[in-house]
Amino acid sequence: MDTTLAKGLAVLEWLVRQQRDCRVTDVAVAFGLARSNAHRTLQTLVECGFAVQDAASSAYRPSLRLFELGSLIEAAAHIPTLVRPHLAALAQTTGETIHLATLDGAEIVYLDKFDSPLPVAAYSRIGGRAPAACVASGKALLAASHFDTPALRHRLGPLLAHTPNSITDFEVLQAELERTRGRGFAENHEEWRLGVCGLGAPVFNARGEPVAAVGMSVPSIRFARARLRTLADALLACALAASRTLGYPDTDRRTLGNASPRIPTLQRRQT
Amino acid sequence: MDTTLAKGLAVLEWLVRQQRDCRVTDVAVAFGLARSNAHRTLQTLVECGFAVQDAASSAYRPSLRLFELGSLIEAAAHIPTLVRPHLAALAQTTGETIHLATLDGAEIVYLDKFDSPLPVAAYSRIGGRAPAACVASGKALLAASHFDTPALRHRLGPLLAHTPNSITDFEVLQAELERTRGRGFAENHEEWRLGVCGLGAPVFNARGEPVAAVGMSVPSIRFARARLRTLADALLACALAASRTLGYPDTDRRTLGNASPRIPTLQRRQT
DNA sequence: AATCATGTTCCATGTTTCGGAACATCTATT
DNA sequence: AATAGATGTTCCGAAACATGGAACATGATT
Repeated sequence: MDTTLAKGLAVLEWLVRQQRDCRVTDVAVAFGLARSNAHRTLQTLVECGFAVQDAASSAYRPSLRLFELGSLIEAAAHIPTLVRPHLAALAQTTGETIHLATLDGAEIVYLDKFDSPLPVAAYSRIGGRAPAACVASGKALLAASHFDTPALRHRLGPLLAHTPNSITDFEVLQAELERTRGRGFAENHEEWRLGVCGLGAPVFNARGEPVAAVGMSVPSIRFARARLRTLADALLACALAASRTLGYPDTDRRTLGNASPRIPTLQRRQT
Repeated sequence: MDTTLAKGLAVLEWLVRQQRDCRVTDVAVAFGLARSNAHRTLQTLVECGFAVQDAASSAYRPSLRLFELGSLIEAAAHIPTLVRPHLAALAQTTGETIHLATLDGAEIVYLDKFDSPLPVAAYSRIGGRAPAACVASGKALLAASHFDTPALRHRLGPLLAHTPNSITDFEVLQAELERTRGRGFAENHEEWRLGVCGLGAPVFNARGEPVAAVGMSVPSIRFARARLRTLADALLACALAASRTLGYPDTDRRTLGNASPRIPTLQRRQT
């Protein structure tokens, strides 16, 4: 393990998360490094273009290079651009908060978002994360990925309760994923944040791999059973339209069939 | 300079730009490293969460961590979310391609974009770059930043010609920036891409600092002088509305006055 | 079955990083 | 204005760490 590289990456990430200009001493204290060491590390980040130093205060902040590279990550770059119009349409017709998410280990990462004009208790931001097992878009992705039992167990690790409604039993979660596959979309009943429910449906690419999920966050008050069916239909239509934009074969069947996965090897792929 | 850190950052960036899974040997060849060295570097990136290794092929690809960090960069994260509705409105009313950009050294970086429904020769993507002196949004930012002559010269370096229309003389550029400050918006007459013109206007934050620019890319064919005034007015209205969203004081004056800058120290700040 | 290409591990070598100290520069306080 | 304290930057000997070759493991190709 290249400790110098690890240290530099840690400093860079810390710098980003500080959300303010940081000085040599700040870094030295935060990481228990000698000032000279912190100084050289920061200078290297500057020389490599990952940070800039303010001429006046000599303080450091991350450059836009990280944003630039982050935009180049395929999954994060191309998919949102293509899917965005569909999200906008769904946000328009439902009036609810819509987001696009992808799976990263045991978590989902929000790639794009349309806020509801109505007040929402839900808090999510582009680039933000949530436990996949606790939110609808995460469950949709887990279901569509057809992980086998040991792979799923290893990926998720222990199931932590974030609200009283969170699923903490692995078998219960598996049954829930099975039900999700059956109906084509996932539900979340205040399992991540109290007062916030949600629906989620997977988006497939041209190879039939689930690459993202469309999610809808709805305050419990507006999540009546009568309305659920309407919202779910709109969501499924959106997810299917998005999948077709990505080259997914045009069929009349549900986006999430209970047939065998199109790409069996998908189970082994890491995200 | 921490060479190990520089090497790791270079490998990480290279990995992102490859847009495909890369193997140890690929990296070793590309950087002239020993296979063992490339292997250890990649393993470190994996351990730090910046890359993932495909279990089946043992190939490496960047993780979403970079996207996550990129999203946290303040300028790139909060501003687009707040400004997007205004961009959408402008795209709607004009039917042209609208983008949001910010200054990064001698270049601008595209933070957000709305594509025109009409065919456009312009090519830009979120996270992409263009020379600030050759595009309207860049000139708007340079003008609004009130750099003094040596600072501007140092920032831009030699002015390269990307088309026959590009400004390559520093004094000519300064005069152009002065004219930009006078009328409140910048113009681009095929100075970056032939066939593509543009308009740009700065967006200010609550402290009166120019933090971004709204740009409009218009094919030369649709860039008639009669229409220019209409487009510019819509652009200025959009930029002002966006600035107010960011807390810019509400005034009737032009967003780009010829008065002294609100924040004189701004001239020394680097982006 | 044999050969080649590639991923991974191991280790002696020497290059590079480390951190203390000295110096420079800026800020705050009297 | 002078002084003390804090912080940024440079320098250098000591020691830790990265380096690349070699060996081994694994999988693909002929």
